[in-house]
Amino acid sequence: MDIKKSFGERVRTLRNETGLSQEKFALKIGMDRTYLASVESGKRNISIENIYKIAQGLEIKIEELFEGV
Amino acid sequence: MDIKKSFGERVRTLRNETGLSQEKFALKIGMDRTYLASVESGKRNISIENIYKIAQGLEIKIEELFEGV
DNA sequence: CTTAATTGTTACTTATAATCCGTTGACTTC
DNA sequence: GAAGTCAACGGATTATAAGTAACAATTAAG
Repeated sequence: MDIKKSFGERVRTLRNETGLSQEKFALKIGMDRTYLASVESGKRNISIENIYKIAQGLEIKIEELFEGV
Repeated sequence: MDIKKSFGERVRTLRNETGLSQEKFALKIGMDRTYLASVESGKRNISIENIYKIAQGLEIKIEELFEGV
């Protein structure tokens, strides 16, 4: 399984649990909505700082963000 | 604490546990020695694919690589 | 001391991450 | 069927990560 795809799916799952749309969540963490969308669809080689941003937005540790990934 | 610094320190700790030098380890995972050095010293905003490479080299899950980070 | 191995740092090019503009289609609600 | 929400996608631009080379500094061993 591809790491980018796997990570994207994990982000999507966790974001959906928050009840926020891509746009709302992206806004919350100061990220572009189209960029977040492409991360979720596994197309982006995201950097550690943006991974961290997402974890913060989800209010979890990076460690947890990678659970099952 | 800065995420890049924190991550770099974690990598260094785990690599030292393997007993490999930066050069040997970098070679093992197909990465440049100086690049790995700068990652360990917290100067690089490393991407998920390179994070994955490092985890593979350490023979652990990314999840574990971020323990305590 | 000398030598060798390991690590640190700077500087640079090129590859691509990240941002920003928009459009489209699916679905829902009024 | 008009209006709104949401997600997938494209193109163009800017910012920056990836990768490499050269050399300095540090540590270890004889």
